[in-house]
Amino acid sequence: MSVQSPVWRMPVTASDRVLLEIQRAIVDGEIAAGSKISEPELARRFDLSRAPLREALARLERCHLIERIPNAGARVVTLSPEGLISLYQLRETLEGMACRLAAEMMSDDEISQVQQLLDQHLATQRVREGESYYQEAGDLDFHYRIILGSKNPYLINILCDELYFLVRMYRVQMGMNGPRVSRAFDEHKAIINAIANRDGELADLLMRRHIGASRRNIELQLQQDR
Amino acid sequence: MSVQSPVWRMPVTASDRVLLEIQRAIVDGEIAAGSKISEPELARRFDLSRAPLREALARLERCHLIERIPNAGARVVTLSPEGLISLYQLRETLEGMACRLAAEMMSDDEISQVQQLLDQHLATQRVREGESYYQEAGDLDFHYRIILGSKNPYLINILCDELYFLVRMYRVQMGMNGPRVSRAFDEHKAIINAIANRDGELADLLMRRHIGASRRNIELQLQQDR
DNA sequence: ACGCGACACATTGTCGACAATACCACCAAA
DNA sequence: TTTGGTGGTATTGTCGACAATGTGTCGCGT
Repeated sequence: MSVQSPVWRMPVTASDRVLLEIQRAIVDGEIAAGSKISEPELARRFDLSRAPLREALARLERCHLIERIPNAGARVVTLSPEGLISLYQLRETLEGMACRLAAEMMSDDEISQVQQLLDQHLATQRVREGESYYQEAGDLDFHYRIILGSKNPYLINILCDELYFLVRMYRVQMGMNGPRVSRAFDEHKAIINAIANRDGELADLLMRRHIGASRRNIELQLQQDR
Repeated sequence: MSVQSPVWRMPVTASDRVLLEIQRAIVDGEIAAGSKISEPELARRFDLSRAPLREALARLERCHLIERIPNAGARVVTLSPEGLISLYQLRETLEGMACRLAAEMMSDDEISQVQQLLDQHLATQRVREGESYYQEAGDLDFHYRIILGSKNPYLINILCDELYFLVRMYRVQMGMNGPRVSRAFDEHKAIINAIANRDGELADLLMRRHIGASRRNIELQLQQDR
């Protein structure tokens, strides 16, 4: 059995390529949240016909970046505090589950690779203090490894394909460069340690706390903004 | 915010209608698991062009009923013990989460409606002893109510749109008419009671056990078959 | 006999045009 | 003024044909 990722794959077809471009544009806010999507306009902009474009739109809907209504068109999703809470609630549960599974499924080798990764991040973090891009990339990388470590294809699909871009969109458009950078590294370290000790229950708990803290951090920032 | 269901909606477009037909055909095994999907053939069979058919295929991929490889075509998924375990692992976690949320989100009215529903099922169950169709429909209905009760749109989307048909496919094609019928009703009752008592933690636990028992039941049946 | 490459076929991806539907502005009547 | 209907316009859904890609077969060389 293999539930491989149709959202992230080597872009071989025209629809693959345009999908990546539109995804980036939406995540970065270049195509505004809540704005209407015009198929003819996008087709002109990316210089292809509507057929592959619609294929791409179908996959954008799959990762919750747009919403379509039959015969009426598509809109970019609108970000909202409730949406963010729902999303992070789900992440807490799912990534917690991933930790529990990873603790029994990851090989010793895979685990030590993640540990190496963290040390590496810690080093570069000291150098590039406060630079949020690397933090985000590093953070996502860490979470990715754990998720893949669960070896559950459906879980992987949901987290890496369907929710990933939406999470990024919230982060980017709400300017997630918060002061949680250093604390997050410690939490990551604790999580991978629990996994190394094959303590799935603890890893689950720590991950849920980790994401919960991240959520509260964002909510705080959200309150400040208004 | 509204993450509404693009998989289950009033069939307004041709692609909607053919989607429902193919879904049913796959779930019922009429289109064999693992078999290749030929776009021209299906287009002839359902008497429409490939454009709406491909739209339907995209959504079938979304609910994990088919797998597509670029430039090479689509196949119906193959059922496997590992796949089933992964699927039920996920259900345990997700429906457990749904219970936890439902315990704090469902209105008293909604809860008592589910309780009524169960009493109703119990009555019809006594009459139609062992008839599996009603059991399945009733079981799904119960789970649905709980999931919707969570009020988390992403969670609802995953369970009701993306995993629902696959679960049904496993059930149908493995002939799930097991002797768990009566026990399941008791477990349902206990779950809704916990929710009525606003004890999310307990409801979570009970649901995970409920699904875990169901999974073990299926695994048993799977072993017997070979 | 076996492996490898070229060819032909079938299938998927893409295109442009047409049909069906929804949106919007305008007008008429209450 | 507001409400309801009506027409024009733009957008989406669908179609058939063509291009690009993969698959299987046949023949050739070793």
